[in-house]
Amino acid sequence: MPELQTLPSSCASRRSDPTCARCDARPHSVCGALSPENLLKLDALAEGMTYAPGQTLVHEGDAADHLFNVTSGSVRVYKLLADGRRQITGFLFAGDFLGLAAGDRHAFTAEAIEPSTACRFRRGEYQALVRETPDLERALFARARHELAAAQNQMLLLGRKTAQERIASFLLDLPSHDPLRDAPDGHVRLPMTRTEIADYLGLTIETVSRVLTKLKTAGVVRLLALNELRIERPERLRAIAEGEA
Amino acid sequence: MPELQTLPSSCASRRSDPTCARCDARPHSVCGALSPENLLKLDALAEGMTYAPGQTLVHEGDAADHLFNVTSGSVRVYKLLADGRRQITGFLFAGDFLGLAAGDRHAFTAEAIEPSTACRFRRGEYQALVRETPDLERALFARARHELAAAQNQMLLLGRKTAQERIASFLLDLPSHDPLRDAPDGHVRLPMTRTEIADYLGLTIETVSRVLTKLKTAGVVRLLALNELRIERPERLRAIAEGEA
DNA sequence: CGAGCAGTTGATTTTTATCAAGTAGCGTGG
DNA sequence: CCACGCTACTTGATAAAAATCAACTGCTCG
Repeated sequence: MPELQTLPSSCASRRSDPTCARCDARPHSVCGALSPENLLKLDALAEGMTYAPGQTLVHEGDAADHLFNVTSGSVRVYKLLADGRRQITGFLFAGDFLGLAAGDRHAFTAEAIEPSTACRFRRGEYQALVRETPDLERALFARARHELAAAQNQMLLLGRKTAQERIASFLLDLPSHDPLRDAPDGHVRLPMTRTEIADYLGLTIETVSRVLTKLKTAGVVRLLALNELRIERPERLRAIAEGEA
Repeated sequence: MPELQTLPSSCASRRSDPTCARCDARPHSVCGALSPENLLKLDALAEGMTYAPGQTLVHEGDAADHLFNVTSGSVRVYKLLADGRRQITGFLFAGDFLGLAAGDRHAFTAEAIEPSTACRFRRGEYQALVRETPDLERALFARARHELAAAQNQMLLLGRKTAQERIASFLLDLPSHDPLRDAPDGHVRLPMTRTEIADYLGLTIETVSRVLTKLKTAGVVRLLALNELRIERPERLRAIAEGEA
């Protein structure tokens, strides 16, 4: 599709470039479900955005003027309590959609963890396109249902799992979300800090550190670097995650 | 609409009876968004079901052959760990839809708490109707987005709130879901047991009991009966729920 | 090279869970 | 109609898990 390459560097047009090839290959990518024709329409609405680490995509309480499709990097989505306690409700990677839960205002803050890119859409325009593109609406709905199921799993984790079980579940889940998982073996990239892992799992940074050390000592995982580890005994980790240990 | 009354006693046809008037009046009811014509189509697919307390609507792991619309009573939705630990992910009341998160198999169990009724739909038939009824699809999507936002709030609660804050949040949220809230003042009906509240909030039954006693002693709530209380100082309860105390 | 930040490790405290012993309300059957 | 027994709930004592407080390590980047 040579004509696509002349389009602005937005989401749909990147189908042929390596970064978005990954994105489109992911089962939950919204773009993946669209016909070339509808991709072009989507593309016409997209505005390519670049975010430095720590930069804000949306802020809790802001009017939900825009929706996003993350195309590279990683994003943290969180909610705060008045005194600063933070709950990270999810991490977004290439292909993930931001704004499914949105009403008139965003109920969460989203910030880039790494240098990241996203396609930004004006909400009104996007919704108009969605209305006349059943494929797109269906893809978004499917995505929402998937996220709902994931949210229920996270409730089980936060409400009933021990620290060890939470970490184990997290390490097993993460690769399935992060598209930068080229190595099909047990390699897990951790683009987020220990603090972010803690705020995602409802723990403190010290507990996360201690549990990782324990898993390392037990030979279940190997820490290759601060932000990269290898799962040495996946079956063991799976047993821990499900509370069978 | 006299002709509606001759239809089988399913969801849509109950629009004119008192129970479903309540259901339809609720902002999140799926039926509420439909035209009379589409309501009739929905009605044709619905099978009226009655459930005794403890009876199962769907079981975790079962093929998701059916979807449900609760029309009266209350339902608990939960997930289990291997050793029996339970996380209730939500309570359903009249008007609530069951099965939004469903893939091919249900990822949760749903059981009636009180005597309850629901409209049951065959999944395939329902999906076919959804596909040709954009209004219905949109209503379901809106419902899914709403549930997603609620799930994120619950993650904040489970991951970062204290026992007191969880109970306070729960007491404030509950009336907005339960349609049997005729009294507009601070009356809250608790159709679920303490154990179920505990399993919803990630606590134990003892902690739930202690916190309720403490709130009672502090004059924030008054226990009218085991399953009914009145919020005496809503502003205080709101402050506790948000961690400002 | 050194300052600063992220992470680790250790000691102690706190919160909530667990274990244990009542109490109250409710339905059943005498 | 009342007594019994069940279940749900409450309350108290103790234990455990994780949080907090504190010190230290090591890496990264000016």
